[in-house]
Amino acid sequence: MIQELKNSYGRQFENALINDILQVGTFREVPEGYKLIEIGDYIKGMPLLVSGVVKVLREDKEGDELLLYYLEQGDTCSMTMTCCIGQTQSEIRAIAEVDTKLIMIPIRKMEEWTAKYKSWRNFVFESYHNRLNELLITLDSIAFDRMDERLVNYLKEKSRVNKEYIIRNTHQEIAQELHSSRVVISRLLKKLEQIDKIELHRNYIKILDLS
Amino acid sequence: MIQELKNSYGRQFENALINDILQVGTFREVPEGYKLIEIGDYIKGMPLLVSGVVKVLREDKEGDELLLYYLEQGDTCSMTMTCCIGQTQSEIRAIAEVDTKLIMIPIRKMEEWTAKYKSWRNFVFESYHNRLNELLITLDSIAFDRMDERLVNYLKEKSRVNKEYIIRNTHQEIAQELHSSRVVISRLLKKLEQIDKIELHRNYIKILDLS
DNA sequence: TTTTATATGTAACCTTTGTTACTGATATTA
DNA sequence: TAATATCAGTAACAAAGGTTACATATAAAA
Repeated sequence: MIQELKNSYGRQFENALINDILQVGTFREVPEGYKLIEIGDYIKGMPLLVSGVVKVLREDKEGDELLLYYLEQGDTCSMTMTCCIGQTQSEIRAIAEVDTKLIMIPIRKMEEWTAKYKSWRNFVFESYHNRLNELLITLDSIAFDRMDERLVNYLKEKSRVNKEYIIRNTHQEIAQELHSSRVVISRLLKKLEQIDKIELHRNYIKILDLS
Repeated sequence: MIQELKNSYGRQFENALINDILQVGTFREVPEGYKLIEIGDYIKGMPLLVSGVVKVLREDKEGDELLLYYLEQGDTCSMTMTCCIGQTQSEIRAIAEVDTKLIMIPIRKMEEWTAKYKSWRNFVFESYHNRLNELLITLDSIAFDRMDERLVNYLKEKSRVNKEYIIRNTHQEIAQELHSSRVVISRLLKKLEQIDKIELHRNYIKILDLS
């Protein structure tokens, strides 16, 4: 765990804080698809992402989903932080997009370290900053863009976090994360294929050039 | 300023912090319509709302707006906080919805107080929490609701923050804040009038029963 | 190989939202 | 009062996105 922690957070955290984290943090390794947080959960700890990707989802009244953003190495879940403070329930669902390693910090330490460590304060504020901005970008996309643009952005972003040009999802799964319908997504994907931006296959999509 | 500060923040801030605020804070009174923050601005201070309402807006590429949420007494602008940290530019526009009183805190104090005062830490975290949640609610509305529902929510919320059952806006102005078009809003408002939920007049709308 | 389940393609149609164009109503100013 | 600007109502149409229904393709299982 020491090595993982130092790799991801060694530069920003002071040594005393690293030691504290090693004392109280618990290391977890979860497989792709593992549900880390469910809507309504009371949060027991704060996750520090060491490797992998976690997708954060929102749900509507009917139970349909919407992808908010991805958490990557060095990120933490700000939603979780805010929930810790007030002991409120989670507003989001968090699912490992790929096999993921993380360190869980007990809630009580958060407040303590915020007073004690400048580097922790900076980390917490930066996390909030990043998350608010990602949420704004998502909101922009939903409020201002048409579905074809949103789809292209989705494919780009998914390709980026997974570090490959193959999107291993069905049209149905993509439709769910964009809060649309399968037929609409199939229709738009077909158009993207016709202008040679992607190649469609069963169960996966090959990205050719989405610039 | 002492009285205003104690009224709005006396319960949550310890006395030493209240004194610090009085030392370095500057009191401002701005009229309805006053632009407090513009997109791209570098933030010089953090606002503590003492009375009044501030609306926070986002803009698309074409320059059209979208209302994100309102700030009220006891609120601060989390967007501002995050901008302070990284010395980045503002992502949003903030305009006084009514005559508003606020206390501006210099950026440099933020970091200092976060280490020094527990009540300040709680306030900052709570603010982030509230803002993230408001942003989520806005996002829900845009992603999941149809325009008629969004319009009803808009009227309700506007009536709530302004503490009256008269909405003093033209259809054009409402359309802009909802990122829609005047004709669409007029059409939906007319439907609301037909089912006796509102009464339409030139330049204002009377809310009858939006439950 | 045959069967079965799942994924994709596509047409036809509907609803919501946005656009254009014009009318009449109301307020403001000359 | 007359002229002008602004606001609201509405029809007709267009576009985007969602729905239903069904055909076909492909992979996995029997």
